Amino acid sequence: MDCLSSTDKCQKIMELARRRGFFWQSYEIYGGESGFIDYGPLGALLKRKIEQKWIDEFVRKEGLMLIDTPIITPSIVFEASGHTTYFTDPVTTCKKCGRKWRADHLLEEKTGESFEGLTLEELYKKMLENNVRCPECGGELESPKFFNELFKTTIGPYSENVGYGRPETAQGIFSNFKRLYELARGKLPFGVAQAGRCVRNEISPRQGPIRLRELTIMEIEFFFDPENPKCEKIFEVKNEKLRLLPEKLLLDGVTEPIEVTVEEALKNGYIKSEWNAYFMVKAKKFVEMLGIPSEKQFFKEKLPNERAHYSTQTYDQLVELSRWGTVELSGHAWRSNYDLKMHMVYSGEDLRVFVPYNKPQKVRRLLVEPNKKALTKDFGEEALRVSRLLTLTQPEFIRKSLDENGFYELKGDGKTYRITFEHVNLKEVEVEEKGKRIIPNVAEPSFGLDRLFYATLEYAYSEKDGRVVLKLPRELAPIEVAVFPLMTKDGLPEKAKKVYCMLLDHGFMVEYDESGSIGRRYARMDEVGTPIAVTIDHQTLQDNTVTLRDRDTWEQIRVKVEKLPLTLEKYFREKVDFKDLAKLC
RNA sequence: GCGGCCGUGGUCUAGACUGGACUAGGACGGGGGCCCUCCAAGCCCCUAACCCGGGUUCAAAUCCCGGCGGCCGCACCA
Repeated sequence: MDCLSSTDKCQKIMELARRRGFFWQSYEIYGGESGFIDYGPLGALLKRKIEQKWIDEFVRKEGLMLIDTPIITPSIVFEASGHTTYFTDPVTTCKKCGRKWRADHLLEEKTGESFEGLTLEELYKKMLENNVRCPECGGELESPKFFNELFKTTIGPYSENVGYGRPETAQGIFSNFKRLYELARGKLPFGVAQAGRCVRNEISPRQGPIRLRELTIMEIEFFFDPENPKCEKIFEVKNEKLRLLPEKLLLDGVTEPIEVTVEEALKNGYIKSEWNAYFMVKAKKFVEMLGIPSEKQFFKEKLPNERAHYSTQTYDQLVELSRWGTVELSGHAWRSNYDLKMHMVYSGEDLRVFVPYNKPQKVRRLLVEPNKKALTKDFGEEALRVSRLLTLTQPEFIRKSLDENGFYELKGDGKTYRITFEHVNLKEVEVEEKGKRIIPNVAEPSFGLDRLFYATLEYAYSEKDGRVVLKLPRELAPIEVAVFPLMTKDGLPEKAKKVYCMLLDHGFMVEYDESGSIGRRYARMDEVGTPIAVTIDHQTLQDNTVTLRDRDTWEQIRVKVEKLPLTLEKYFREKVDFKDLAKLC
């Protein structure tokens, strides 16, 4: 099976996906639209099962809250989150044929280096240096411009009411923080999960199911106190091994991941947040449950210029795929308090959390009081936001900068405001505090469901005796059990249908098939990953036993019909090995 | 720096260079039947396609242009 060449394998999977109804390109009858795929009957089931597995592992077992918020989002939300400013990619246009391309991707193809995070000028300079041309017609390229990848729309009949399709589900969580914090009964830490459709107007998606314009993201925002960032469950995973490629080593030119325990990774500062480390272990195990062995995965830290605008540290979980090389399946960002802070600035809501002291403390505090008049004079409509932003900034920083430079550069939603002495009154006061108000920090594990789906298929794909066997993990199989009468006579179909109905009643996903030869029916089920086939033969009519046939070994055992639901229950829910099932019967 | 290739039933493809007998062939799949069977057996019947639009021509799957979609190589870099 490993002798398959990489394109071969991918082609075979894509073909299987179309032929058996896992997925295909959308809008085929109109020539297709790149960046969109349809999930077919089996694909839709498999996708849901992967999502369900994720909910089971993260929401149920980790005690997170699952929510579901809209795709369409009013523009102010993404102004606050910074996406209207930062969710952009450099696009360059061919002077000859007019085609548009991701400038950094063209450079990357050309040089093999990564060019994320360069300025437009730097990019253009590099493009000229490397003589990057239009891949389609060889024409000269214009200097790149930033293209915002948010899908824009209007809400209702008023064209000025702009909305965007969300590029991540996270903002639906952040904008609900207050209510969710209430539902968490006012205690940190707590986590919120969401799985849903997102849209990103990619400039030129060319990697099939890997780079989509409409995708499903499953993400968690885990809120914790930055002054008490300990993960209380870290001891459970401290000896777990992670394959890591941290920034420190990347900068030294290391290209192979190292294997370290979680404890070491934290001690060496490879991973800065315990909560992120904890979820990285969970992510490794989750991906393993999809059939992708841990030695095929590793986590690579994003360099500062590659990171998203909100991130303090990000690791990508990568996996090796046959055609597309190493591909990100999940990202693990430490989002600091960026999002909540910006939503405070834009909404005016207090999204801080009150953490009481054991007893009240008298403290001297430096206070920064915004001077409304001066702010309005200099910042007009933005004055209110500037003033909110000011009160959320460490007063000491402001004073230090004012003292040293005469001004302070207040950074917010992609803009920088120059604050001078006249904008603020600095006061030192003695106050009695009963507790502190903090903006929680956020650990964000974020998974791309479509990529997980593809990777699952690829790692399940195998061939045996010239036919395809899809070795999906049993709990992911879209069809769990197939029921076949050995022949279509002597009452075998009737008996088989009874067994089929009984299994349906017990909640299994079952398929009945009586067409063609028995071997052909087994083969069909192997190809779509059905783990168990139940066959009704002449012996069934005598002693009420059926055969169970294992997808991976093609071995068979006989089981009493009455014991069938229980046996399958053991197999699917309790993960009893096929060969041990016989002993139970 | 440069170039190239491809799009035909559900899937894989023949046909294209050299336009006409193509009513578009095959294999696999799928449906029905025979057979009555534990790993894609065999036989019969059926099913279903030239990516879209325009042009050239008496005639276009075939040539030209445009669109949509898919893909690759050399060189360079490491």
